[in-house]
Amino acid sequence: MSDAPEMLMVRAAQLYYDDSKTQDEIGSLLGITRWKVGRLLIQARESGVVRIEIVHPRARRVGVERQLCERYGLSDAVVIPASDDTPGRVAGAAAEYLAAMRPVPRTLGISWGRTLSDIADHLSAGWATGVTVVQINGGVSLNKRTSTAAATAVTIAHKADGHAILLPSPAILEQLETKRAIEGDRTVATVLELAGAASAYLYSAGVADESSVLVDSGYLTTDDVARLVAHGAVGDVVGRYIAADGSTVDPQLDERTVGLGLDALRAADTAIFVVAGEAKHAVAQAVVASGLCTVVVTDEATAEYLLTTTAPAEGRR
Amino acid sequence: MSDAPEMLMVRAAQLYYDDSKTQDEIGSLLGITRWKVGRLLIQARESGVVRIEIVHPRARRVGVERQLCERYGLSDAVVIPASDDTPGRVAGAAAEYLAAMRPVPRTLGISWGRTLSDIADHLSAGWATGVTVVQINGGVSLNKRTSTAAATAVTIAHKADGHAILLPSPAILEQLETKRAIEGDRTVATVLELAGAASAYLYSAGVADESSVLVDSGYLTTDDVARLVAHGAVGDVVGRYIAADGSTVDPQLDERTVGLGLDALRAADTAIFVVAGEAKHAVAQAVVASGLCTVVVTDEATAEYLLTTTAPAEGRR
DNA sequence: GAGCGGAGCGCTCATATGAGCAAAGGTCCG
DNA sequence: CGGACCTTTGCTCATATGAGCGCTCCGCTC
Repeated sequence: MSDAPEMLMVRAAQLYYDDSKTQDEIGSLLGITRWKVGRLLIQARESGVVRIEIVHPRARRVGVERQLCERYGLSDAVVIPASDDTPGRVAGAAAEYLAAMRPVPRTLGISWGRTLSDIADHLSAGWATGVTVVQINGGVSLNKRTSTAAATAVTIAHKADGHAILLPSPAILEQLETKRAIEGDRTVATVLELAGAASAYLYSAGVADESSVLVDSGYLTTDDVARLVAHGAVGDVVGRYIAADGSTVDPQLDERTVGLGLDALRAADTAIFVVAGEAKHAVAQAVVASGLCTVVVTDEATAEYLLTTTAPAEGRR
Repeated sequence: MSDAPEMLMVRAAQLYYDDSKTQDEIGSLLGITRWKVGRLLIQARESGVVRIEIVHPRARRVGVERQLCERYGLSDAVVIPASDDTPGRVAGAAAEYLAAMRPVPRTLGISWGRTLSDIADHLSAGWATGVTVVQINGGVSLNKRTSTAAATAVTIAHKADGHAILLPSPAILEQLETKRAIEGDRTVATVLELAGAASAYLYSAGVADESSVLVDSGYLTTDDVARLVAHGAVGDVVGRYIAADGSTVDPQLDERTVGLGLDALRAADTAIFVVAGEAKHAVAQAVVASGLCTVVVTDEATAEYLLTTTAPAEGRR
């Protein structure tokens, strides 16, 4: 079997990483110089023949995390390396972050969606005690997704020996008058008041496309979303569509939307934003750049996007 | 989130391997000395948090290969690193070894079994031209396995634009007279003569337990095998049971066995022995230590066993 | 409370490796 | 066939890292 250059590289890598020989020793064994051995090893690493990975359930990119905080004025950032199950890892990290928070948030305002459901699943029973979980965006209907929304709040609350307060309202009303009437109802008003006074918030964002849970739930049509995108929408936060600079895209739609306002999120002491996946890069950037969160829990690719994008960022300062 | 010692190790590993920072730089960032960083990295590698693997379809452990040759007087050794499909990799390596042999063996004697079937599958069409493939151990019957045996020889031959010569005989006869009569038959005698004159041999070994293809094929019962084990059998080579020192365990059984004799293997210029898996460690050792092969193609764990076992080895000298 | 043993630490000095440069070799084009 | 350009190589010197040692700290036992 002839010694192809590629096999030379493989052998050098085996002697170095498996047998712990020095580059000098390898050079003698293979009949080449130690400088060529060094180059072969670099080539092996760069080509993927040698794979070095850090495998740990809770690995975080500390340097990237600090850069994110500095760039966007965040109080904390958690970045999860890419893996076979990045969304699961990000949800797990968010669950752990929540469990480790001190002081424990007495009232936790949460949104609903797939990411929040994942976080609820990853939370350990007894992550805290006596936490009241409040829904901060509407969405109660007979749709399967919204029963998941209720389950998310209930699960998080139960695992903290607390209770859940659901927002018994549609996410978006067709008539402004109807929305005002619902907000005026004492039951709904009380929940909104609690939502506004939460100690901390935990939420994700939706993509401005047909996969949106607002479309799925029947509140918007795909035409509605296309129109919003045409007006510059990059995604929604607690049911409210925002542009790349964090501003509200359609004030009329926003006014008919029930739930916590974006200004309340901006004013919060602790707003934990959980986001992962390439589809959400644009909305992730819009959220962190416009001061809608104080903490971001994300994946490595999103973090990289946030650090390299040229869009100017005000963030929290 | 508190900095557990374990997370410190993970962070150090990320900065070193992912971000390519020096141990000095990492020490400054984490508030520890560069010596402690070094220890954390060693700990990370040893504990498996950092995983360095050489992934390449044809990676071979060159050092281990040389040690095997020196220890057992082999002319060549091919060692395949552990992977998710070690048996497949070993079979692939054996196929490549065969294809690369120079001069091309005009007559190739082969045994039959799962390993040989795998090798036949891995061989590329056109690996050689004009090769006659001869079966060196009996086993033609209506049993499904023996039709696989024929297919193995035919496949290898067809892929070399050659033809197969099957050994039209049971592997083991119940009566010595019957065995002699079959060997006297011109058809069988001619095949045995060709088998004895082959340029090279390719074979594997069977484990001395109920998984043996000889039991599967009905030649032996599990009681027979248990008795052979009691007499010191570690496995079979071309249907012949051997002890740890390579000697024949039951001369009477051996005499009733049709096919190439072990002495012919010992005398061969090229005898390629393909073996993988922990179950075959004992028989692998018996084969290489008693000069039954000139080349071994095996997996890393078996190679390690062969190098570390304390059993004395004569091998080929 | 004291003493002993083991583990972990920081350090010095030696070794291993990398960066950058100059030279050599190879390929392509006129 | 020769020149120009690009790639690869070996080397020097600087930097990074490891080995081994002495010291300190911690935990356990008497």
